[in-house]
Amino acid sequence: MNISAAAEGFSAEPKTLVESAYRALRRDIIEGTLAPGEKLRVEHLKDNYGVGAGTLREALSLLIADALVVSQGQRGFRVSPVSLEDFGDITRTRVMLECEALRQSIAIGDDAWEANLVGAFHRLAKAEEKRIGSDAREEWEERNRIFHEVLIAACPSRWLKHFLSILYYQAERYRRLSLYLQPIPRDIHAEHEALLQAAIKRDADQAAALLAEHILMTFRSIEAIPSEELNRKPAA
Amino acid sequence: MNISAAAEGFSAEPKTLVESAYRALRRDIIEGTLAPGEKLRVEHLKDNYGVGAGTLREALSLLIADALVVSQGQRGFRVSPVSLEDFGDITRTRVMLECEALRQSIAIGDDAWEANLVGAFHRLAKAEEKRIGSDAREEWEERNRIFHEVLIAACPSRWLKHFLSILYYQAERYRRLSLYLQPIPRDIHAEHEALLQAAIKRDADQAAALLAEHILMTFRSIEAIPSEELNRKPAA
DNA sequence: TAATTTAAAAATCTCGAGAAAACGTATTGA
DNA sequence: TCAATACGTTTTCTCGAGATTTTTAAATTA
Repeated sequence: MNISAAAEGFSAEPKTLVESAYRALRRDIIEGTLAPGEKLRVEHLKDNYGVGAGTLREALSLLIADALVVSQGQRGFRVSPVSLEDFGDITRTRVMLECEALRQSIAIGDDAWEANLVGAFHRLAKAEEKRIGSDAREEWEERNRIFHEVLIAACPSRWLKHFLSILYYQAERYRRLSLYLQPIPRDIHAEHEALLQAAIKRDADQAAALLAEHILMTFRSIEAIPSEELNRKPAA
Repeated sequence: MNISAAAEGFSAEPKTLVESAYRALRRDIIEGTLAPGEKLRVEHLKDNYGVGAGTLREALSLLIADALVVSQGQRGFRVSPVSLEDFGDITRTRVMLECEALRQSIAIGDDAWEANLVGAFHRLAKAEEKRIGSDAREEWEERNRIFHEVLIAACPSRWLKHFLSILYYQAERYRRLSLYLQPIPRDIHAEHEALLQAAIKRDADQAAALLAEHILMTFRSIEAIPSEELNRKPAA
């Protein structure tokens, strides 16, 4: 998640309660269980997540790094609010950074990278087959994230990848918040496949164009939803 | 610093001890008082900064967001290590993002923005005159940061500005770490002035080129320093 | 001597309780 | 009726002390 995380292998098993709470909270925010703008009362939440108040505060502090939580001095923590404007910003910034990272990745990536990419695409495709059930959905989300991650894995810029990781989770949250409104209508599988082919052909221009369209598409589909619907889960 | 900070007016007076400790620690890391890679023992530091252990841990957690501190589960906190490679990455990423932000700012900025820019440049120039003393140096650093901030202030992307804020502090740390090795030889004033003129003339291409050169110059001057010198302050 | 084991020391991580601030409600007055 | 004030409740913020884990150092053995 954060840059130290990527560096230190943070993504292994959680070793401390702080990290467990951090992950549980992050999942709940991205899934929408904790609604945008909702107040995060430490005294209540510490029981839900089975940790002490100090520990929970620390986990919440870490989530500020991911911009999933905001805090105002002496007024506690809140889930970051959402807005169409913000999602637009996230989308445009992501297009800009991710296309650049993809170009670098395509330019530098070796055979091992290609192999990883094909593997990630295959695992994603497998997850697309079994469409039913909440677990299957979680699995698809995870593999989709990894596919995007592997696409830019050969990009040498740790900072670019760090920022993109933050933006990806942000975008995932928006995607999920709007999901109960609209089932996935697009042929995402075809988009991913075209992306894979372009990457392997080392056609950076085409790959970047496909990626940009891929990312923008999600935004457009959500943008089309009437704003009243989006604000149904109130910002507390 | 973090995106909530920008949003919530975090930059006013510190309202909690956590925030005071956060700022003091951030300053000490950027200035180099706390050396790269140095272990940050909570039990020791809590006395230095006059806060409890839990409070200090929370402040350190916030610094992870800025990538000035890293943590390994069960093995405490450390000041983020430095490397020439990392500084190169920071520089290139910053060039990419800041040029884009500047273009947008120039395209959108109105008269008020221009006025702010002229004002920021003027304050910076004033600070350049009185070159002596540690306070004068601090003042110059602050005004230099604000000048760069105002340059891109009209850019509508909060995320771009958020990432740039992080990168700016990172770059400032590198600049200061190498400062005792080399006094500022370049005519930075002239660079800033040219930048200002290009911005006001709304010449986005020229402004972006000047900005890129401006940022890259600092990297080159540090890159030229033999690596033994840079590693003089060991990474613990 | 070098490697392994053991034990002491230090540091991290965690929790619960107390002070300060913010919030909500009821009361008062115009 | 509305605004302002005062009070009580809730919540945040903060600290110190105890349980695990890591680190350091010494002792033992091959």
